[in-house]
Amino acid sequence: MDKSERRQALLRAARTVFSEKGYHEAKVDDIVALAKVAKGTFYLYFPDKRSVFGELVRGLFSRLGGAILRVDPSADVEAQIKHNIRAIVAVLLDDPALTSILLSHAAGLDPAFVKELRAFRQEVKLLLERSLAEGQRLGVIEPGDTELYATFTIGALKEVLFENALEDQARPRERIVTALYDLLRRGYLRMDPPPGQPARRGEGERGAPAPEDAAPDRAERASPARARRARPKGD
Amino acid sequence: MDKSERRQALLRAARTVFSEKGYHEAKVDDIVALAKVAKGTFYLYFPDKRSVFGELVRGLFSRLGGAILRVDPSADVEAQIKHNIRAIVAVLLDDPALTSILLSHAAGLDPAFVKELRAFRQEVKLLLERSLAEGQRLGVIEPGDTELYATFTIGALKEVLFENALEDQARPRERIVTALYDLLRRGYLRMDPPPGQPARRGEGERGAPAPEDAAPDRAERASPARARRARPKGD
Amino acid sequence: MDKSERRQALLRAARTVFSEKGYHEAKVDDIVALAKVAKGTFYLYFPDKRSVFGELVRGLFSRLGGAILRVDPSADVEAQIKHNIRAIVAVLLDDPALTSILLSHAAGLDPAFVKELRAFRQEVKLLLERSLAEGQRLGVIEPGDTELYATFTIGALKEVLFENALEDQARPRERIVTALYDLLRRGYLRMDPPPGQPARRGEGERGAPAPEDAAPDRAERASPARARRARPKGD
Amino acid sequence: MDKSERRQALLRAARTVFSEKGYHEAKVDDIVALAKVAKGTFYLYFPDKRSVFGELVRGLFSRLGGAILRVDPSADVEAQIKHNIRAIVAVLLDDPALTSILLSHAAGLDPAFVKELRAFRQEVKLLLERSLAEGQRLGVIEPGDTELYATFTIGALKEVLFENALEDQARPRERIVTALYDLLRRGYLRMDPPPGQPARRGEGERGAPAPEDAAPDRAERASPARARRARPKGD
DNA sequence: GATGAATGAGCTTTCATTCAT
DNA sequence: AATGAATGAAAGCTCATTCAT
Repeated sequence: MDKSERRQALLRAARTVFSEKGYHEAKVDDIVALAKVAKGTFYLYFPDKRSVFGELVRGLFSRLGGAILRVDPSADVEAQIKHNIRAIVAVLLDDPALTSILLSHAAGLDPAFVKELRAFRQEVKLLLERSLAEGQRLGVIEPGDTELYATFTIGALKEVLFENALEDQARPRERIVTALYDLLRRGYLRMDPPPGQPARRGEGERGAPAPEDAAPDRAERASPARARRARPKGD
Repeated sequence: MDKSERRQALLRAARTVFSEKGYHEAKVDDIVALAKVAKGTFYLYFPDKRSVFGELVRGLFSRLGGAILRVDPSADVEAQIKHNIRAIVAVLLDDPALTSILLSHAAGLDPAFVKELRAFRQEVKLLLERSLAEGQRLGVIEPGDTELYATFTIGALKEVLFENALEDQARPRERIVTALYDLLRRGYLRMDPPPGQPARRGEGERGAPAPEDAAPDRAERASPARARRARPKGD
Repeated sequence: MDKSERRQALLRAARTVFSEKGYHEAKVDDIVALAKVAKGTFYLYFPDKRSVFGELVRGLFSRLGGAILRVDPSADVEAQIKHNIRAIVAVLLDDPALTSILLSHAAGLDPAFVKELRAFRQEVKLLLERSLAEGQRLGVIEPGDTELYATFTIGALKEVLFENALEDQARPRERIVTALYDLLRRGYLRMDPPPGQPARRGEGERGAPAPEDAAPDRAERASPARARRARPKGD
Repeated sequence: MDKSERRQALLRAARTVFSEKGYHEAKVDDIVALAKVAKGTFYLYFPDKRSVFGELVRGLFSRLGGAILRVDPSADVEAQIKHNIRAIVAVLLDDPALTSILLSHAAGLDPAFVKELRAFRQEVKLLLERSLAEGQRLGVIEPGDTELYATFTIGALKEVLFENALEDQARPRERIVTALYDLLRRGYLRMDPPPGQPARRGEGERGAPAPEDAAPDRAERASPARARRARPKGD
């Protein structure tokens, strides 16, 4: 096994262990055990535990950066946007292990690394923000706070990917792409027609709102605590 | 100082320390130092470190649960939805410290606790999902995958709150509420009229779409590295 | 056992272990084992291994500083000088363990500590140097390079103490004091009378130099290697 | 490069590294890096790290042994003694690096090696002691404890060489030789004439002893701390 | 109840040495 | 002979938890 292979083996092992246990619970011993090398070997390839983690994250970052294409407004915008969503989804879903680390386990590290993570987040956001702003100039994006739009979009994406990384059964990717696109395209609330948009009400399948089957306890507390009690506790 | 006061003092101290350092860097020593009690005392009130954290999180949860009202479709739905968004935002922004731990630092804990966190997430999501499904029956929610809608919404909310917790300058809450509402209400993409909706193009403030001034480098790679260089923010 | 007692116990244990093994071979495990406390306890009393060592050395230093009296030339100088030699000898011989560490094992430590050690050496030397210079003014010290005299004196003292620390059988202290005093007082070479001093030759016990019993191989190599071969190797 | 050349290169590299870092901080990696050979090669020429160090020390020893000439009492004794002092000084000052390791860094080694070092010291001392005893028979050495004289002499020499190795500016060798010779020849204390020796007082350059200008604080503690404050040398 | 000294398992990292190539 | 990747024992230090006072 040559040097680079061994490095890859360690990287793979680290990815697995990190994603299973999170950064802090992942011990160097676990990694080397999985990679079937001696402990010292680990330190031949990486200066310390933190740096393997960093390398994994940076790899994911660059794959993301490589996947996203700048939208060309002269061409089919919808297709391009969907492509981007699809690409991001693909990168992250292809590495659910790392994704879940990235999204949830990346804390408590040393400030330098946290700074790096934050910088990446800001970068991605800025990229999206600028695209949205350009889209506004081109009239394909609703006027409004592009920064918030960017944040929302990223959050929605992160959440769905995080869920997928966490759960065993994966959602069909295309459904994620479509649903997210739809959200961005037209939202989902349809209480009444937005100005300039005809009412969608009464368009067919849905009946009038039926006040009478509304919960009698309007303004009822939706208690998570209660819900929790209902679920079987064991496990 | 009576029992409950001391307990509160410890909880407060823990919250502060956790939020400043994250779960792993927060030492029991830090907490008792801030609460000005002896180390042993800590274990008189809490079985272990994890459990204080758990209690703090559960407190936040129940405040969230208490803040959310079930939407009554017979009344002003928009107001109610906005109210809910506003309430959630308020609870989380009132405790940015805990929020940021909750959203990002809660990794590497033992599986039991992680499970608990996940259970809570699912609960919240289920609540939202059911509301959306009910909304669909009532015709106020677009047909579609309510689970994905719920996920997206939660993600968007989390992200914006997380950002706020992280950054020093807070965004005006009402703007968050409005922008999120708008997203849910109509999305932000307006490439072309959705079926049944008139085109919003050329409706006023936005200039004509200029397909011909599209970037020549269509499908250009959007390099995060490049973006980094572009940002002036020294850090 | 109260705090200060435990601290003393650790200090004592450390002194023993350091002197038996030298700084590097002395393991914290050895120290705590000897002191019969848990490893963590060590770190309750000292921030790290280096600092115990530092404390031991500093203690010795201050005992030395406290023992040396400034010589008053108007009183019995010989007695005072002998007193000082005696005092230094006493301090160091009372702690042979530490003395041997101090004189031989104090290397390879971090630069800060090495600097401290060196500063102490210079201090002691400066003190002696100044005394010698004052002595020269008063006519009780031979003219000459006081710095070198100071160095020689310190070296002679160190060596004899080091030897004593190393070997099991101790030399009688008073003999050390007297012999060193004699060295400083009149040297030991008596080849021919120094100018202004009558010859000591022919004063009685010693006969004329007998050139014929000189080694025929003048300029013979005094080979340590040969001598080494002669000694039994085992142990 | 043939075997012996490579061996020499390793020895040279080791000497440099040892003297720069001391035994413990000198890593085999440093040595092979400096010698530009692979790590495994080191072990082709030396069984272990300690043995290179031992070889260096032994080399110094044999150079010392080779430099010292047995004193022939029928010839010019002063010249011969000065020659020996000069030779020792020369050998050690020519290799200040190794000298300083030898004198201060040689701690924490394994017992076997420490024993070897000690044996060498004893050998050298024995050699000197015998010379002194012979000198006493010949009437050129003051009667007295030759073992102590030997120890003092070695100590004085070591100290001055050690200082020279440590400090950047070297003392002129001839001054060291002369001053040490003078010490051995007549000491430096001249409080009052030794029996059989006329007073050296008032013989010239020095003023009369002024007992009345003695410090009023006789027997004042000579505080190192105070001395420290007095020294201007910032560090 | 309150204290805080004591505990010790467990962690990351180092580096002299080995050995397959 | 030469290489340098691999090894793994061992070290210093941390900190959640315990328990005698």
